[in-house]
Amino acid sequence: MPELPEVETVIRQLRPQVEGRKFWKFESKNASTFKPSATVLEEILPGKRIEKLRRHGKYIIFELSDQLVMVVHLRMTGMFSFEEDLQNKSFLRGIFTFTNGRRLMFSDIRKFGQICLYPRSEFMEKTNIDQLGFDPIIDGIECLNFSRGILKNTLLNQRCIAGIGNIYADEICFRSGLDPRSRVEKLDSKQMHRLKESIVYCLQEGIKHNGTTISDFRGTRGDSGKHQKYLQVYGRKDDPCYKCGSLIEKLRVAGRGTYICVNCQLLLSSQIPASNKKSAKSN
DNA sequence: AGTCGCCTGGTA
DNA sequence: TACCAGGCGACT
Repeated sequence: MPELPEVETVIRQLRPQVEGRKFWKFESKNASTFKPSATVLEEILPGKRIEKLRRHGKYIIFELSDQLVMVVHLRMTGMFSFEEDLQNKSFLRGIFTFTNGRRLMFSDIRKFGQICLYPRSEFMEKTNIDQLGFDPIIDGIECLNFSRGILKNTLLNQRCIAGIGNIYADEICFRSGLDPRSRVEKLDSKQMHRLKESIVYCLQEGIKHNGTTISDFRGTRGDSGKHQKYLQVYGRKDDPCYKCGSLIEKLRVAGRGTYICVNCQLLLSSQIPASNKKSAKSN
């Protein structure tokens, strides 16, 4: 569920509540959520202070005292909320109690979410954060120029750019005027520029609206995002394109449900035989 | 690059 | 009942 804008929303809501706070106690309600183990978190966390909360792509990074780092990935349905705002206790997977008595709850319907605690020297490799590409909002976009292959795969590839997921990938393609099945190596410099602009724009719009709530995403106070109201293509199968009026289609690209306006989005496909193709049609 | 598995719930 | 879902890693 959560992509970069949703994770950024969570961070912004969480930061003033947790930075500088000290853990009093941690309780696991689902062992598989925690690495290296729930027991390690229960034994190590008490007494540790949260010095800084930050993000890389879809990962939430708690920098703790004593050279420790706690890394959280929400995956599809992971969610933080404070005790007083927790709607449904059925999917509670962990409880973080601070020395001031407040309790931060981690819920996760599907149990894909991961919370890891490691020494600073190990957390990058243990959580695969060392393999992530640049975060397009924090670091800018560095690695698209030399990419090859299907556009949507590239956008979803966290090692290329960290933070884009299925919703924003489709929105970015629409804004770029590019069919997600296009080959990245076929983009000319103008199209590449437009694509980069769209990545930053779409993600920033998502952040501005506190994320997209299709069904599950909630902020730390149980609040829905607003960006679903601004989506141009995602989830709009058979609805008219806001630009041209033709109906939005749903396809499967990169193994994911994919929404496009075939009229507005240009397909830059690979030319099958290079031999008898005289016309170097760039479109 | 595509498919499966991890889980659970919502919807057709 | 079957299929789908904001993710991602392992495998083919």
